[in-house]
Amino acid sequence: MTLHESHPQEARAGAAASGAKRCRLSPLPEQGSVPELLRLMGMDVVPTAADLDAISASLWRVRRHTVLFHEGARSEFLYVVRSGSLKCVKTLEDGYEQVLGLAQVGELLGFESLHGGRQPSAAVALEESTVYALSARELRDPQRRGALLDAALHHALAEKLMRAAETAEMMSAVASDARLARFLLWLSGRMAQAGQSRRRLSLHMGRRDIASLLGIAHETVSRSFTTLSECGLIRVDIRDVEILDFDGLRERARTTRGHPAHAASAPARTAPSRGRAIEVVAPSPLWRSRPASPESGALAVA
Amino acid sequence: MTLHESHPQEARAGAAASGAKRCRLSPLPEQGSVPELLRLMGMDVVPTAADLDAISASLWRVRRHTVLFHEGARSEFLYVVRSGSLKCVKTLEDGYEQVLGLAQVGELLGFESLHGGRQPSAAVALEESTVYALSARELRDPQRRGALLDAALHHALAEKLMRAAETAEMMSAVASDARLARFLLWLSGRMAQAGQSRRRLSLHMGRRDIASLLGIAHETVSRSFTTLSECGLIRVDIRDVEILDFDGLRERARTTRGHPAHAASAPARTAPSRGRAIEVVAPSPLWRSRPASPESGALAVA
DNA sequence: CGCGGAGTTGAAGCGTTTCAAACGGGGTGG
DNA sequence: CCACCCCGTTTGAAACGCTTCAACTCCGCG
Repeated sequence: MTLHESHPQEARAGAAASGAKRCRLSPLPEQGSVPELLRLMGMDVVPTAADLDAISASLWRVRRHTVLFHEGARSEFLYVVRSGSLKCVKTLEDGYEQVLGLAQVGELLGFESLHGGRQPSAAVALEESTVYALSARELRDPQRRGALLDAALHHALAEKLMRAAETAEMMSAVASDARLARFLLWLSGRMAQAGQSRRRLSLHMGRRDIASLLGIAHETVSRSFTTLSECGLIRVDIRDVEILDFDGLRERARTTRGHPAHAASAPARTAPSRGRAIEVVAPSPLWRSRPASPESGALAVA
Repeated sequence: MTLHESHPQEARAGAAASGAKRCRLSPLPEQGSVPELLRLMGMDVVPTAADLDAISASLWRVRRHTVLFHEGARSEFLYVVRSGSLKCVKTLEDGYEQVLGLAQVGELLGFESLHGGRQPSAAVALEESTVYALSARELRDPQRRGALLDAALHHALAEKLMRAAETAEMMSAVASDARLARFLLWLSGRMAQAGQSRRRLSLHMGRRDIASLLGIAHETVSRSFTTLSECGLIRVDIRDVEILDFDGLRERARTTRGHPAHAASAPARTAPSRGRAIEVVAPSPLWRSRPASPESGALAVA
């Protein structure tokens, strides 16, 4: 408990897990399983019996609008979203809630606190969700987590880092219309990746949260919604959006803070900076820990 | 060059490394070493002989304005910044260069491509830098990387994820002055963490890059610099900045997109959303992979 | 039934963007 | 060695777009 900002009740969340009221409701359509967990994390292979034995996970249920962990907390778990979606929010000193990103099916949550650090943001469920919880203690030990879970963890971490780049790209647009368009297209892509419809989106979040995520005022979000709607690009019903014209929406999303007008006009010169061209590094090892390293040819393997 | 989707010559960067012109210049003040690598990654412990033997790394030199890897590339290396600093840039379709973040001493670079994916952004050196390069092939194998490197990797990854949250926080300010102030304070903190002066900063990047990182026009960056300078908060000499008044700068950085005026006026109510209060999850395991899991009391260990 | 929150829309103010121009430095080439 | 040019930086001025404040509707909930 305690801690910096103090969220006493949450610090005990791990211990509370022992309370274990089983299957509080909703008899799950499919029971949780380690193979499913691994598939969520991006591993296509079927685990061996040894893998199954090595990995221990529990399935938690996170109700709408409840927090999985608080900002500043030290959770003893790493979470993998199994269903639903969560938002990562950081509460700034003046009480403003900055939404840093969304965690959808298959995404990692809470890794930051595993090495002894604290959660940089809280995780709040946007809808009824379920997550797998992996014990940090076991995860920290390379022995206990098998090679398969290890690979899955790396895969999921790499994906998480890519997400950060994607959200940053959303903010690089100037116009608010473009930001919203990018957000919708991004969400659409994520839905498609999860095997759901890429046309019909359920936002599961209010205008305020979208505004925070996109870095604009919530009134502006509302206006941008109607603008895109009036252009016939989307159909909006509060928190349900249908994309009518993908190409048109992509067109709207194109605007950046670069050369304002002529978007695709000057593809001639490869790099914006021309004179002192950026060159690829010719890696020249100044030092190497092992005198004779494996043959370089092997490195070309994909 | 070319490509959007493929970077043929860069894909061979690993092979080029075998060219190995040793110590092209600058006899390094201190030779590279595995202990140093581990320290950079946040491990304080002294490695055992076994650890030293298990880990293989090479030290590369990255010249100013040269790229370590391209966007979309599949590097076979994971990099750890040893000295200097790099920027991560994503080139959008219209040629606009979006700066996603900075990688300073001790930070990880290129992890995204390890699991078989592609780099979401390119890495370009802002100054003369050196990086440790770890072979992805060896890194992927939990056996070959020892427990120590494993822990170091996790630690560094967790830090990297925290950085993403920090940069997002920089963008949450409305006013451009506030964004620049946050950027400078953030940079100052990073410098202090690296053991350097937190007062005197070398930006090593042009206004254009700063503007891209902060999401504003580069002219506005220039104006904000002079504004902060005229207020006596900083002293600016193109790319060298001296912070004169930390508290004043922090004051300037406080402005957010929240309740505009009364920043610290209403600390009464804990959470902004009140009515249907956000509650902590009472984790109720719906399923658990191992029938009888270790006692919950053990989970309380820190 | 009334309250409060969420969403929408309007109007005004202002900050940022954008277009321009000028300055200065650093590099290249004559 | 000097001139020139290119580029980064700074500053100005105008226009646009967003933020902000405000009013209003709709809806769920006590």
